Order: sequence, then C-alpha cells, then structure tokens
Amino acid sequence: MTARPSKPILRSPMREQLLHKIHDAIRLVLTQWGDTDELPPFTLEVSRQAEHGDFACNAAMLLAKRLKKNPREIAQTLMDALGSADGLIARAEIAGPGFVNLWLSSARWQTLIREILQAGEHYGASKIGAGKKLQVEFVSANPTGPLTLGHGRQAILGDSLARLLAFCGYDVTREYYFNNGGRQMRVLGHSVKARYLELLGKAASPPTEWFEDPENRWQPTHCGLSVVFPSDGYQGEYIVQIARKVLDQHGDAWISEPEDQGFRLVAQEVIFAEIRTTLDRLGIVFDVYYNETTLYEEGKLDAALAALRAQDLAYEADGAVWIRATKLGLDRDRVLVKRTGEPTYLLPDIAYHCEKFRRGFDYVIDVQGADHIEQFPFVRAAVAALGCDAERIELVMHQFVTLTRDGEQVKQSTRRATFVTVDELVEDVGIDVFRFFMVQRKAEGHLDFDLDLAKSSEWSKNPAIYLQYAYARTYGIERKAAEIQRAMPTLDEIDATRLELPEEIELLKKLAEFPDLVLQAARAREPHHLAYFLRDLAGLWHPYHQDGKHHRILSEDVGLTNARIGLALAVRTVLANGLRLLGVSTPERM
RNA sequence: GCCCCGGUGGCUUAGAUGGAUAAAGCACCUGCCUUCUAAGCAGGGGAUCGCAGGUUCGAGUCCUGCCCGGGGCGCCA
Repeated sequence: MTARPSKPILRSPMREQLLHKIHDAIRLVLTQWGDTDELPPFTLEVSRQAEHGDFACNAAMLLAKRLKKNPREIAQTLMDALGSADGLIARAEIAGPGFVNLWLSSARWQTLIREILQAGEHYGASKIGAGKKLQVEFVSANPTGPLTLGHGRQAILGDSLARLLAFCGYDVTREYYFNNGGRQMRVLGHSVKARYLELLGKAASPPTEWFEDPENRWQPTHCGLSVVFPSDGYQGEYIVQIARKVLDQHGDAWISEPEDQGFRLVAQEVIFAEIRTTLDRLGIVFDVYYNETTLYEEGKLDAALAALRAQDLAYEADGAVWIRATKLGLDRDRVLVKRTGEPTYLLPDIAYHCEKFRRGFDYVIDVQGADHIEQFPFVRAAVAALGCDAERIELVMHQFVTLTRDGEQVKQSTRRATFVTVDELVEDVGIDVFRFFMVQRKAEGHLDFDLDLAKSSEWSKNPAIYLQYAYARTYGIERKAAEIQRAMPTLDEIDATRLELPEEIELLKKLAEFPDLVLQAARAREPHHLAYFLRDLAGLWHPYHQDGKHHRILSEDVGLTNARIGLALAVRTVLANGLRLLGVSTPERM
C-alpha cells in the first residue's frame, strides 16, 4: 500500500554536517575526473560493526562504473578530498570493495553528553513539523461493546504515533470518529431490550448452542416463551448488565419502549462511558470525538453527493445511488446510498475526509485495522476527485492481535463474546506492559501477545520492565552518590573527554543515534523502532552499570566519576524521552 | 478467482534509501550476589532469511512466478 506521500530527506544536525562535507568532497573528486553530472545517490550509514568505524560511505563504489576506475582508487581520492572535515573526522579507511569507513573524533562524541543534558526532555525532538497541523484518527470504534485487543493495539499505535509526531513539532490532533446510528446500533438496542424482557420473564434466552449455527437452529420459542433475542445480537455479558440497569431504574415500565429509542441510547451511553474510561486508563486523551451525525446535520453528505454527481461520478441503479469508482481507476463501483435511502458508510467517510481538510489539517493519518483496508482507496479517490489533496491522507494499517497463554493461542470470537477485552488484559499485566507489548511490533505484521511473558513472575523476562529498570538504575547511582555524600556534578563539572572505555563509546554512539531514530520512526510512521532502540540502549546500559569489576561509576577519581555520572544522566534522559513517546512510565525506583 | 499484509534459529520478532561475518528476546546449557537494587551480568549451542528464477560489483531487502498463513472482495462499519 503506497498510501504515503513522499517526504523530504531528514537528518540530524551532526549527520547533516558530515553529509555536507562528504557531498563537497565527492563534488571535488568528480571535478578532478572531469565529470560535472549530478552526484550519485550515495549513503552514509551508521556502521554495524565497531571495526567499520562510526559511519560508512558507499560513494566510491557507485562511482566506479561511471568513472571507469577501480572503486578503491576512487575511495582514496575521496578520502584525500575529505581530509579531516574541519576536525570532525579522526580517521578514515578504505575497506572491502570500496567502502570509506569514518571514525569521528572522540571529542565530538564525548561532548554529546553536554548536548543531551542541556536539551533534556527535548533531546531528539525536531521542528520538521513546525507550523503544520496534523490529525491522527484512530480507535473510532462505534459504541457497541468494550474495546477488544484489536482496538487496544490501534489505540496504543495511534497514541504513540501522535506522541512521536508531536515530538517532531507537528500540531497534532487526536481524533475519534464514531456513529451512533445505523444497523449495528439498532441491533445493539434490540439486544438490550431482549435481555430486559428476559430478565422480566417475558422472553426466553436462546441457548448458547443456537448461536453456533444461527441459520438453522434458531427457533421462535424456547421453554414455552418466545425468543426475542436477535440471532446476530450482541451476546456479551455487558448487554445483560445494561438491561439490568434499565430494569433497576425503570422497572417494567419500558416493556413497550422501542428498542431503537431508549434502549439504544442507554446502551450507547453506558458503553461509550466505558470506552472512554478504558482509554483514559491507558493514558490516551482524544482532542476531538467526531460524531458522524454532525455531517448529516451540517449537510455535508448532500454536498459531497452533489459534488460527485456534478462530475458524473454518481449514478442511480437498482434503486440505489452508486459511485462511479471505475472512472477513478478502481476495480468496481460501490453503493453510496442504499435503496432504503440510508447512506452506506462510504458516503459519510468521503464527506468526513473532505471536512478534515476544510478544518485546516495539512496532513491526515488514518489508523485502521486490516479489515478496513479495502475501503481506503475508494475514499481517497473520491476525495481527490472532489478537489482535495488526497496525497495528504495517509493510511497506517495494522494487523490483528492474537493472544498466547500457556504456550497456546487463545481462541477469540466476537459472535460468542469470548473475546478478551483491553480492560481485562490491562488488569492482568498493567498499563506499562500492555502499552509496550502493543507497540513493539511493526503495525502491518500480526502481533502475538504472549501473556506468559507479559505477566511472568520472573519480571526479568519482561522487556517493558527491563527498560524501566534500566531507567531506575540511573537513579540508583544518584541515591548511592548521596549516600556516600558525593554531590552530583554540575554541567561544567562534567568533563566528557574522560570517557574512553569502549563500552562508554558504545553507549555514547547509541545516545547520538536517538535523534535520527526518532526522525526515521516519525517519517515512516513506525513507532515500533523506538521499542527496539530502547531495548538496545538498555542492553548496553545494564552491563555497564553492573560491571563493577572493570570500572565503577562512583570511584575515588572525582573527575572520572563526574564524567560517568554525566553519562548516566544522559542515558536517563534518552530512556525517559523514548519511554515517554511510548507512553510507558518512568519509575525512579523499582 | 481477484486485491492487501506477512513467511528470518525450537517460539516471538528487528533488519530506513540494496552493502561488509543476518540482529535481539524467550526457551535450552554453563558460570556470577561481601558489588552502584541479581527485576541484573558473562559465556555457549542453534538460520540453506518460504521455494525457484531474474536485475548487478553486491539481494533478507528490488522484479517475475509459485507455495503456505492471515485479512478482505456487502445496499455491514
């Protein structure tokens, strides 16, 4: 799905600087060989292995064919042209087929600590989205029942994405779109009324086995009473509770109340309140709850339909109104307004997305489950036809969640209401673990929620806890320092050049990667990269913290101690910023 | 039948614009608590990156075909 507009290449300041130098050097080399064409699309990558330096550039290999020269020969020329790049580069080396490996001067890495500590909670933030209004629409579940794991994943994914984009300077609006009309809601009201009548003894409850094959085994009566529960009704226990609530408040006075009136409204109100409580508990706050009925009230549907008709993109057939999607390059037409006169979901969706742009959003991101994927091209094509810049609507699609317990997959069924809810799972594993698990995999892949791992009695197995403990350990250092009456250093007392151990340089390199990582994750709309980055950082920090045999953070050497405390504080800052973007809490003690 | 997403050690997964010896966690095996919280650390075994072709200096990554799993192809949302 290429639902994403092309974006400018974005780099962190440090890398940008180096990139410029290399750019100039390549230009110089080309001039030397009498080539004035454009530069090749070379890369400057963070080296995977320490022996390959800090960065590796592949420009020489790309130029080999063009200049008809040996790539290693070109690499040498390039290195000569590059020199020390104003003191940025400590060492350069030709390697393999023609890579130029670069070692940055240690002073550059080490002063990084000062940058991080000065920026604090802003380290890694950028301004690429400054002045741009961006909307993330997610969850958007109609109030027919509690949020399930699929919704939960979408909630965490959308919220983390919103946090990430806000961190990059966008003016982010979190929006929840819902409708409280339509067939689903009628079925909901019907289900509640049926349970209400059952509670009053006026109707029979259908036996559970009937639900397994509603076509054949559904009978009009059971145990001498009529069955009023719809075969496609909502079977969850929460429906019975809502019915009981009606009974408590109104007694049998609602027997003749239409299911589409009072019952539907009560159900909607109760369920929506619960959804909002769930979201609230997860730390997710929506800026806008947008009800589809607003579109009707403001005449947006009629306007959209009229606009489509004006372009001959809508026509009547079989008593319904269709969109001529085939004219927009899609494989078939679809119904906009049913024979009953009621619009399908498609028409309001089109009107809604036009409305998003009218409301001034520069970018619109729809987070949706894989089951809604088919829909997106139609909305996008129609919105484009109506004159909106549909390139600015992006789709972030996610697959579903499976649950593994005791090594086996837990069967979930909406029909039989045997699904696990977000509330139940959060109750089980806690918010932090829930959030981390839901965001740690890339969205377009399936997510297997390993309950055994998530609630393991040995918390050491749990990656979310692992990160939090890494963070808490930075406070452990601070507490220990206070205990031995060692004052925490001020910024000026931290001489970062004292950090020379390989494991310290590794940590610094990791810390330096963070801004680039944030940009990468933001522009790819993939918050899961944060989870992996944090795991890596914690995986360097824990051993460093633990290895008191080779180096201690708090030692007799005051200068070295201050430098290492500075490193600890920098690690804390980056862990905190990363965890905050994922919505995972940062305990100072565990 | 058509469309979308996946297929990477036993399991769950990272692998941005193609780059050097494919990376983690869990599980398994062996060590480490007079320590800055062992909620941790050190080390070990374990992968023909679904299959077959192609593109090129180079493919887990790009192209084509096929196989397997999931989702969709409603006048449901």
